[in-house]
Amino acid sequence: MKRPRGRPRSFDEEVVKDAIMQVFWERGFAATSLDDLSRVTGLTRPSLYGAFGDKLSMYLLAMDVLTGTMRESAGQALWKGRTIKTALTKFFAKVLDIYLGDGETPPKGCLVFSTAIAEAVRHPEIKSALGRHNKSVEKAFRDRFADLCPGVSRATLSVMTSLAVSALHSLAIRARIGASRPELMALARQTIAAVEAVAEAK
Amino acid sequence: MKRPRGRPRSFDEEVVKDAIMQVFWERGFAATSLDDLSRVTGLTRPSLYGAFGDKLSMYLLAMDVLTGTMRESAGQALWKGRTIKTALTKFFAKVLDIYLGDGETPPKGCLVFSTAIAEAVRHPEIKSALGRHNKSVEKAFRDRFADLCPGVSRATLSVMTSLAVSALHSLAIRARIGASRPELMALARQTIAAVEAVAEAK
DNA sequence: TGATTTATGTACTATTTCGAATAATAATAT
DNA sequence: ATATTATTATTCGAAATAGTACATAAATCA
Repeated sequence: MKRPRGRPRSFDEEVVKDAIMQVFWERGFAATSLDDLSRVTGLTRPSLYGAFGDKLSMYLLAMDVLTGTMRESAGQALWKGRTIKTALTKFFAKVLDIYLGDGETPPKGCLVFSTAIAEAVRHPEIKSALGRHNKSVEKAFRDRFADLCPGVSRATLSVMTSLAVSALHSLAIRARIGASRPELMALARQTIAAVEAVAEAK
Repeated sequence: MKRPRGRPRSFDEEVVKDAIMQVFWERGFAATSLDDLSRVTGLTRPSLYGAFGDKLSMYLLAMDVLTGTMRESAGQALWKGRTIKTALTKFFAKVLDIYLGDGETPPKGCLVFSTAIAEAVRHPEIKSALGRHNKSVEKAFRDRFADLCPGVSRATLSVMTSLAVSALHSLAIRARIGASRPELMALARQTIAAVEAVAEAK
């Protein structure tokens, strides 16, 4: 039996998830009402509640959707190329595509680092999701750098990772403030150069 | 004549401003209600409105208060010492004091970079205040680095500034996520080393 | 003292917001 | 067909929220 028991859903779960994420991404958690979510998804509030739980659950879901997208896009790009320079260049290019959006609507930065962060004090669940995501980003950089620079010391690896993560955080903030793509690309290039310098110096 | 015309205020404006800032800092703009502000300040909503305007005005005021504090504390520290290392060490120490708070309450990061950022899309005034503050931080670093490294090229100065600003952004995010003081100090040290390396390399 | 000015406190209004209750709908299972 | 299960749509109500109106209080100015 393919279909589950009762009345089938009238919507595509993935499409709705994505719509939910877009609203939260633009307005943040606190400024988004259930009516906003209802409007954008075309679902009534009871339907939303039935399918995804309360507002906090939907927000955590949105965080998951975004981190998944980041992993698939930027995370993959990090493993392209054969040098720090090419790998990070491709990585940051993907990140900027996401942080800056389509160019029509104003840039929104990162759902996680630019909006969830504001809720970290009030909502422990959001705070720990943030912590998990940040750890996973750190690990992604560290693994890739270890792969690219086999001989390098633990300490140097740590510095390289710190610089890369800091740049990512900063891009999220600057993109949402309204920094231009060239500005952000310049920051990415400078970071890449600094990471290379650290890797070579030691 | 010392006193202004009508009935004198029953509160200390600076104390109230500070209380307003504390609430916004913890909860962010959208999640803070006028009743929250009323509760914490001890003033009624009409009094708040009369003295500081509407919620958005109060938030912009809170941003001003915090940026003022940052300038006086961390901004001053940046001009202590005679080397990049000492100046930045003192600077980041002050920043961490502010971002981590008293140690009793959970760390709140930065009012500007950790909470205002979420409102940047919906509220152009907050967005532009953010932009102004960020520019001023950039200028502070650039001026100090130019002072410490007179011979250095424009491009190198730009890289040094980018690294320092990125670290500041990252500290704001990480502090609010719950990173420990030693972790954050490690990031600061690594950033300082990277800035020094850039300054010396060229 | 009386007029003016500003601050304060109570009360009110309109709107938003969240959640729950209810009934109708559309599928499967027997 | 009938029962069962899950989704959907309408509606209601209670609470929160932002802002305002108005009367009162406390100061200065003339």
